[in-house]
Amino acid sequence: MMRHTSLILTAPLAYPFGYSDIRSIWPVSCLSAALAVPNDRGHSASEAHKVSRLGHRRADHLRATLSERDWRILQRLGEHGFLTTDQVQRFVFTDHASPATATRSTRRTLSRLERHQLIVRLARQQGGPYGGSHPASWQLSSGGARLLRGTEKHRATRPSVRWLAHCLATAETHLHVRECARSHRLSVDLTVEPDAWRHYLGHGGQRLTLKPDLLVRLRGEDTDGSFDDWWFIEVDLGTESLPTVINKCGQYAAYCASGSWDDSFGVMPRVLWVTDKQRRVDQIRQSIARKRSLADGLFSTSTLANLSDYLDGSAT
DNA sequence: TTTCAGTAGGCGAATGCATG
DNA sequence: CATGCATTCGCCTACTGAAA
Repeated sequence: MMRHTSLILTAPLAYPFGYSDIRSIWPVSCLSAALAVPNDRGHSASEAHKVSRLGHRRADHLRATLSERDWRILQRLGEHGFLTTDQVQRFVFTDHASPATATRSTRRTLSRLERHQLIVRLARQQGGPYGGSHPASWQLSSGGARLLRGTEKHRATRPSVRWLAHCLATAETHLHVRECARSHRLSVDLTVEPDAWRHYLGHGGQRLTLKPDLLVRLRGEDTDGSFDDWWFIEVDLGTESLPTVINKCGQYAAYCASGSWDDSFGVMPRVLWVTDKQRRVDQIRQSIARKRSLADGLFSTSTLANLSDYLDGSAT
């Protein structure tokens, strides 16, 4: 019997999304400050993006000398737009003797890629309400993007607070899915937007686009046999109003009604909203329940902490 | 074959910062 | 001043590839 599940994520505006301790709550004001203050090297965030052009000769040399791990870092940054040092470590530096060693190795490698002008470090906040410094955030430089994608169409820009928070939250969710899959020994295929987007036709035949943040396929075995689950995951930081959330649910319902999912998935992926606050989970659940036009059983809502319960099928 | 430069793994200590 | 935490720095050792 095939279990049928899917997932969309929403989180309150906190940063980085899903951190396990109290420091997970990084209010927008702190993030704004981080983007405004000079970075570690005494440059402003905008100045940090002013890197000299990566010439063809040096690009060829880097292309030939970068390690497979270096490429994976660039690919992850290209995928998500922005990643914290911690997220890069959890994506790529997973085979070290200790987490501390992995952390040092991550920082050293990121610094080297920065020296090569392939990535850019965003300014970060030092100190704060709970002491300590906030993690550094990274993005591809224009040269790094050119090396990765072979295109000139990229300029490292200073992100808005909301966009940065959204990118980091999506990456955090991605990491949670992978870590959950690993701990439950599930096979996972994960697609990040815009590759996760899906086209479909509306009632009037107009061409519409469904824009989930993540598209996840999980395969494995449970007590009922093998399963092959598809999930749409949407990361929302609680900045959207509930009517906006419901409107988005309506788009998923329309996509479901269009039948466009049949060719891609064979089943309609379920949609899971995830937030890091139970209060927000309750609000979204109640709003969906009040909206009769939304298909029963299509939507689920969870905190990031409970994500594994959905992925392994113990929650619905 | 030897030397050298670059990189990485690993360890310990110091720094920067706001809070209590 | 102690605390908490991400980050930086210095040092050592080992490996690899290029150059002498």
